[in-house]
Amino acid sequence: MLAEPAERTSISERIADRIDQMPAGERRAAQTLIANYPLIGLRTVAEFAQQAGVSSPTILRFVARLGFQNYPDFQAALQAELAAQIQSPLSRTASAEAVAPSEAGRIANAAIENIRETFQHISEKQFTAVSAALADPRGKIYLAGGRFSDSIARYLAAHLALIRPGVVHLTGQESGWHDKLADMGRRDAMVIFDIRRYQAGLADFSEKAARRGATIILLTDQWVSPIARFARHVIPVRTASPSAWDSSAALFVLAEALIDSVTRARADEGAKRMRDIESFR
Amino acid sequence: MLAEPAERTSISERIADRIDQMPAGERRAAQTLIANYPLIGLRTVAEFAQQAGVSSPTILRFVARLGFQNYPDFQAALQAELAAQIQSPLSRTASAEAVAPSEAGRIANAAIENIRETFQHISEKQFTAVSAALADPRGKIYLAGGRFSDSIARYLAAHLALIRPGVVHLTGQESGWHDKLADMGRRDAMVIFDIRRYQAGLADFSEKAARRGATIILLTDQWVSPIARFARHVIPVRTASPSAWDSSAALFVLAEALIDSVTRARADEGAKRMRDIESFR
DNA sequence: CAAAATCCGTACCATACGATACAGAGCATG
DNA sequence: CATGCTCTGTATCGTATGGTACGGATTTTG
Repeated sequence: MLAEPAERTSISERIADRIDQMPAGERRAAQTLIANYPLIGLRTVAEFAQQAGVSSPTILRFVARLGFQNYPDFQAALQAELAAQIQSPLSRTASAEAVAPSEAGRIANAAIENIRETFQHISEKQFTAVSAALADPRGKIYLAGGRFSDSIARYLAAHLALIRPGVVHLTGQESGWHDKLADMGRRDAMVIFDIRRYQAGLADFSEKAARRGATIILLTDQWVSPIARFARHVIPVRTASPSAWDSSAALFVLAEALIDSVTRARADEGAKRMRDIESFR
Repeated sequence: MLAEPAERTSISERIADRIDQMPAGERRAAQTLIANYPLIGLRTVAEFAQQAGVSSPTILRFVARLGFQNYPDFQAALQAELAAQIQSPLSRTASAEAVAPSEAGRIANAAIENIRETFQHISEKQFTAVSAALADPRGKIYLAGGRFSDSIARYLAAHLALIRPGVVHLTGQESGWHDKLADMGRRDAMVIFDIRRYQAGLADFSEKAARRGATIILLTDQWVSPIARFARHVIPVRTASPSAWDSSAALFVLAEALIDSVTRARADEGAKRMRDIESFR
């Protein structure tokens, strides 16, 4: 993690605030900094001074007036701003073609398109309803997935288990799952990851869970698994990819979005629980 | 002829060109610079060295190998690149805001940015080298990951197992992993997913696997797991997210890109193998 | 217009920083 | 297993850099 800037306002704002009350020499320093923002501030005091046409001490008095203890502190603050700016969407290339068209880049661009497309069409109500269901600590949460998507179910389960009690990931052989059916009831939720080719066993199990009264939450692809028939909530994601395999990237990000949402919903209880769990390690 | 001009190519390209021929320590420096490009290079040698986990002279040798006379020259070149990047019209125009700013959309946008950023900095050579190692059917492939990233390891393993023989996912308790060490040899590859907080057990196991002669492939975050010390290949990904949790979306897409690449490399044998497997179901 | 206050640059100092010599560790090679 | 080579860290040095005291220049004010 980067260090936090000392103050909440950006340096350029701070300059704008005080530039009127500055003496002439320091004002020249301020103007040249703004004109070459922020890189001139990362160079040495002498270079900055020469560029501004003033002497080194004037530069140092200038940064002192801005509230910095010394010149390195000032530079560190500038770098922190730069880091934030570079990482923000503002600075990166604007076109949709985000990544160079290398071999790997094609896959990345497809994933980006899938994520974009998926989240543009996600129903906010649907999403918050699912999040609320997952955040409700009264019932249990069961998770299961297909041959590949089960990994994402596991990823979601690993996080949920830290946030709340009663998280069960049904892994391995389907034969063992049926034992859990007896425990399921109206208060419980069952999260199914199912993208094509849909596995018959998953559908069977989902139907039985639905009959037990569990709330079925289905995360599936744009073709929509037949399990939707039994599901209370269905969220489809896009999986198109220029590859022999479909891409589950959007599904993965959806899982992360749910994790974030549930974490916020259970901010207080969840934080305490995570502290407890950490203390046991 | 004087020394090479070295002006035209960007520094990141120059690194990608020569990273293969670098010794371990300098490669580590190169990786951390790419992962935190370019700001870590603007800090002092000592800070750069500490971040990379090497000593100051190694950093200086690294920049010397890139063709710079001294460290300030190197920093000046980085700043010149940054200046060009910041002032270019690209950076001012807001990138197509991918998704509406809903609650879930914030997570999606962060994931997109991470993927974009990650794949822009991935070295093509490094990527193809990893892909080749994973496609080589003579050795075995072992995969392992941390508490959360292990799900992605599993995802990769599930696909690789369809494409080629000899894929082993080390899951569950670490205690059981050590039994596999006896089987590891020079021909084998070990894929480690390790994002912070780095688990000590993973590092221990990786070191032992490296001593057995296995090729360590490390997929880690931008802070670079200490396992990089033992790794033959290191690919860092971005994990920044406006959430209580880091995002592994870029790591996931990287896994998918590798799956695609290995699939292409083994197009004929892999297709036959998949037909066989399907016929058994 | 004189006196005072403020501002600014020259000269100098302390130190943090980059650079280098050297020896030990690690690794490949025969 | 021995030998040579490459790589890497420790210790040290010279210097460039940030910092400061002080006197002259400039502006302000009565």
